Amino acid sequence: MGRSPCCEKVGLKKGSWTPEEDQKLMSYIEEHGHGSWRALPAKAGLQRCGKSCRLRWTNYLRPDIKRGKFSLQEEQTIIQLHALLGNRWSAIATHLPKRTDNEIKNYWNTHLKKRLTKMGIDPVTHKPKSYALGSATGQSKDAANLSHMAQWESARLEAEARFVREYKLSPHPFQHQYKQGLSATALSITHSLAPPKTLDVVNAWQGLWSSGSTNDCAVFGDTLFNSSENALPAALPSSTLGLGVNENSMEKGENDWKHCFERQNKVPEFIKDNATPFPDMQYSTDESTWIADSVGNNNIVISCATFNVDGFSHHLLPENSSLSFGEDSDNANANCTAGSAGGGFEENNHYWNNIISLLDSSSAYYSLENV
DNA sequence: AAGGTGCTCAACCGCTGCGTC
DNA sequence: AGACGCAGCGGTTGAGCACCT
Repeated sequence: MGRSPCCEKVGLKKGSWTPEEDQKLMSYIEEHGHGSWRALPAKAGLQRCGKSCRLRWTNYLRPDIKRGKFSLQEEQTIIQLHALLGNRWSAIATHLPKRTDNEIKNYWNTHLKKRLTKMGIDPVTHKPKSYALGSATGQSKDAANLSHMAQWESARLEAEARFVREYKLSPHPFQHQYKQGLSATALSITHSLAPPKTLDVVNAWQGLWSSGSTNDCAVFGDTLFNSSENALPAALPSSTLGLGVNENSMEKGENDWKHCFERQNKVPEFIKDNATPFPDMQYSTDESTWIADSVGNNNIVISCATFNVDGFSHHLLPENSSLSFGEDSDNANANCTAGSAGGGFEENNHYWNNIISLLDSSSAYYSLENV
């Protein structure tokens, strides 16, 4: 390889930074920005390599860094995200404003990993140790769920990255999507600049139903990729993934969505048995079924269900409403009083897979309250 | 007080991905 | 297409500190 010539090459200084060096670096960046890190040390009068300067700045000197003890909420966020993302510290750091990936990595290695181990939870798989030993009873719903969610989050991160690239290339990156039939709502959301997201599946579901918006799966995406602060369009990843209603794609692949289920081998358990996709779900008393309304028409309608997460009961659907999934948009719309999602499978591969994953799993988040 | 041990975290190292030529 | 330069990432190290014996 030998592709990263650095301070080791020419006797540049290593080790701890002196206050004078910090001051030089800060002054230079405040005045000029960092520009090329490689060129910076010479310009700033530092006997360091660019890499060292970048690290010192990003991990220590940057003014927007929050130092000090991690809050309980931050700890929980790290654990949940680690379950989703593994050791992708920079991805995790994007969900924790003002914390650096290095800091989070250190905190994980020195505190959280040990704590989970003490609790009998494998810090790698996030499963109880006994599960990790591998009994064959299909017990690892949580692991499967986390894996599904990880796929979702990965897709989201990919979409975000794609967006950032597109955004850099064009001042109007969504124009072509609009022409292809992106819904007006999705479009308006994609145009509204908003903060990076945290994954919140439960709130996403509830947000969709409480929005009162009909036939607008962009709302789902918007809520799912919940915003906090900074600057990325809230619904962009969702629309990139195909959550926006796209009429062209609706017309494609008559059996796409059915095939998707078949591919996932989910149809038998989920639809035929009329079983709950959420292990802890309680059926509501009035319409206590998941209704699979004509898979043959490439639609499924789900009505009236609640499920438990962390001891709280969540209503998946409001009363007298139902959820339709399907690419037969007319039928879906007719059946749907709360929301629906349209789009062909080929375009919406991630979307359908993730919906299926969602339906097939419960929330596996756990809290630190018992630690 | 001195030596040993464990912990923390800033910094380093090696590698990868991406853009450019 | 491949070589190269660069920035960024994740794993690892080691100096400094606190605590224990």
